Amino acid sequence: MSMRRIAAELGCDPMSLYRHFPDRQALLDAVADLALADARDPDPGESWEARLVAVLTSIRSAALRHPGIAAHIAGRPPLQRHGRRLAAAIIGALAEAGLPPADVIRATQALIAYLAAALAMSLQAGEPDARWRELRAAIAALPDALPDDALPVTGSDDQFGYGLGLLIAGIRVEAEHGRER
Amino acid sequence: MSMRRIAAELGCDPMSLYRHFPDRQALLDAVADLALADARDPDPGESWEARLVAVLTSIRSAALRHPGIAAHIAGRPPLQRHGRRLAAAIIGALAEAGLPPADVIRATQALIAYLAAALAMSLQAGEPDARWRELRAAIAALPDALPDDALPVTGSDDQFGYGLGLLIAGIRVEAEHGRER
DNA sequence: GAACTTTTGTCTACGCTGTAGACATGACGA
DNA sequence: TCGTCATGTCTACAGCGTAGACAAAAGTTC
Repeated sequence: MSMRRIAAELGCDPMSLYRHFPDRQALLDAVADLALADARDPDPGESWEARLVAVLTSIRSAALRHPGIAAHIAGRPPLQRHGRRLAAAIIGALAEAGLPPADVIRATQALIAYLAAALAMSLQAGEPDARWRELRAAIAALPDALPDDALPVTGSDDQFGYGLGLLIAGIRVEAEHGRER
Repeated sequence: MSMRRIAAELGCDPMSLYRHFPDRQALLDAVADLALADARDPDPGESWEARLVAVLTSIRSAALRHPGIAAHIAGRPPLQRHGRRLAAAIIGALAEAGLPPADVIRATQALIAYLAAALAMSLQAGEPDARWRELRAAIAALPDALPDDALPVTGSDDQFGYGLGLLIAGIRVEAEHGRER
């Protein structure tokens, strides 16, 4: 993803790119936002939980559909057009869940942080989870552990969904506590 | 954090470094693990929730005490000595919480992913949360929102603790569901 | 003590990166 | 027809990770 490579692919001079974007970062931001255009807003008729799952998995699969730019998406806040649109969907769902505004922003940032990290893990090169093998071995040594093969794979859909489920369950608990007070 | 800069700081030739480490990655891995030596294991007498909070905040503050290497810590799985030690503490707490082994690894990876992302956000340069200002503005526009000043700051301890609390609440719910079944 | 091996350090060089600055070229409005 | 301006090209610079050849030192063995 260097300026020279991009220019070669486009059949133009690297310096031409600087006529249209102030620097590399801005160009990648624009491309990243284009990739996020694929991610759809959730159906407003669904529950807030379902909407959160929908929008976050939609962002994730849109990003993974463009692996070259996904790492860049993961590292930047959602400031461009589609990023803002999707962030607004998250905020709306959290507000409907009943979180107070200060917690809405905290939860939003937590969700985006988790999404970004999960995305980055999905992109790590090599065998799916070679880097986590030692961790898996530690777990397999637990009492009544499953065989190593049955353990989930880092960066998989399953793994992402599980962590997302934890966060959403936590949000539900937090919202209920808020209502009781 | 380039090889040339490190060598200059050490007063030696850049190529000398390659006598002791196969490449830059390996050198940074070693330094990163050294930084994690500061992070203490949690008190085994505490509850599993308290131990999770303790070990994760301990890792976070150890990493932030060495900002130069923190970004590298965030991007790598805990494969070295201290990383493994701390991961084992997390795994132990999750096992005690009552999660089945397959969920222990899922939850471990979710916690580490969240920690890594929160760390990366804490390191983003510039004003504390200039990059999230637009998001904050969107939240301030919600009904009965707090004033913008009262909203939490990206990358702060408070923000990290909140997301961690969500995950732990989710883990508790998940463990209880498992017990009922 | 001498010869050999292994470790450690230095130097040079390569191809890659982002990007600043000077210059050419073409289209378009007056 | 003459600016004017958007666009593109060329050259150049300082930085990067690191491969490979070589020098020096240290340790080991006879």
